Amino acid sequence: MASRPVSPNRRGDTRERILESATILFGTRGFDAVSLDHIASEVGVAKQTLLYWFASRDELMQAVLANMAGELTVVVEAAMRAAPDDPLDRLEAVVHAVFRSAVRRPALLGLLRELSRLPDGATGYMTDHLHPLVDRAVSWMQSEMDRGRLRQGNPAIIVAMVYATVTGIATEPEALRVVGWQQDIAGLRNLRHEMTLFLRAALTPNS
Amino acid sequence: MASRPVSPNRRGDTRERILESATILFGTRGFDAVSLDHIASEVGVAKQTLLYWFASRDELMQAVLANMAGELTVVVEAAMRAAPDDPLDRLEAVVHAVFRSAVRRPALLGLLRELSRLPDGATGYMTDHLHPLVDRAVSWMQSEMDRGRLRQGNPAIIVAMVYATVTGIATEPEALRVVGWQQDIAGLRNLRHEMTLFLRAALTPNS
DNA sequence: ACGGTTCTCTACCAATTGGTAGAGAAATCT
DNA sequence: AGATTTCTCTACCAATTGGTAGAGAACCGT
Repeated sequence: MASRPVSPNRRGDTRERILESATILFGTRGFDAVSLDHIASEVGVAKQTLLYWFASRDELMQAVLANMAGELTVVVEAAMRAAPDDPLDRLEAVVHAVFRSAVRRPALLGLLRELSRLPDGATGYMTDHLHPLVDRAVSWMQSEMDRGRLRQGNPAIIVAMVYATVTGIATEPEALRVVGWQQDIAGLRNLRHEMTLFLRAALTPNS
Repeated sequence: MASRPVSPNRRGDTRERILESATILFGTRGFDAVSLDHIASEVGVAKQTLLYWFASRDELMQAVLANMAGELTVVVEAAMRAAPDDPLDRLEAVVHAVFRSAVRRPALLGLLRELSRLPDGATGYMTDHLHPLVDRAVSWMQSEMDRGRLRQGNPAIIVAMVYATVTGIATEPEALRVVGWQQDIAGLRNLRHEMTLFLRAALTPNS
């Protein structure tokens, strides 16, 4: 009746706006905590518009995950390409890139952590999607260990541990607040600095 | 009508059974994913029995969290008391204890991670509950750094990072499966071993 | 001008949610 | 034995969930 916002599809970006809001909400509050109505009201659109663009809630989740995997892959690969040859420097560069990206967009790593809550099917899809990236990381680490430029160990588990450290720190501000950390610019720089030293110490060759 | 299981309160442990199931379900699937009906059917009891023992869902969540904080405190303090004096050995002992406890009861650390998803009020309560433990860990680490028996750094952030590493590894089997890790007894021992070496390397004094 | 496609809407639906009301067994107290 | 308290139940409720049906704007090529 009369007042409607000029045009229903002003820029044709409805789908992307939905995807963006869904990424943020799913990533920060978890899949189960966010309803379609919730996302719809965030985007400023009716729930049925969501269901027009994504046939079901499940499909929306898949799209959000695929999107996240894509973004993350781009970030990591760009950092890898630009990084120096020394493995510790290179690792630092990648961690910095991921960390920066996580600060700017907390939902990214939050989504990754949501994977463990998903039914097995969806998990399989995602792990397939991220497998190439992970495999390359593991075999790179293996070869650097062989050359004596990283501490010896099980490269697969060490990759997982570096991931756990970075993701845990980036997605659990609560844990940091409990130890009295301040979330300001200085605090962030300090955090990044400590994380770098921590990982370097953990991975520097023994002798 | 006739068949009822003999007595409604056979051992008076209904409350504890509810608490136990709720801990497992909340901890492994997340607070938002688990309904009262769900828990009730797991316990084998009517939903209203839950609401008799715990006035509301919220109260049940609080009880589960308090319970978890208690268990965790016991585990950590027992390990601390029994541990040797050398800080790296001591840290290893605590990490082992927590890790063992997490393997036996995956919900424990899962609940801890759920904190970041809770409304601020509940978080405050829990962080208060865990604060003494954390404060002691931080000041212990500080004093060991001062004595030159641990790598120098910001003790608060380093405590958070150790926590993130252990918790991340313990609560995200997905991440490990992606890197090809096998979840069997040998795999677990291997994982614990690598984690020990990783943390030792990260915290050993520089020179 | 117009018929079709694209896009968003209002109006519903059955199922599930946390929670209330109150009945009725079993155990305990007197 | 009878009364009371403790404990669990069935039956319901309003609100919210993911999803369907279908109407109607705006744009498109002709």
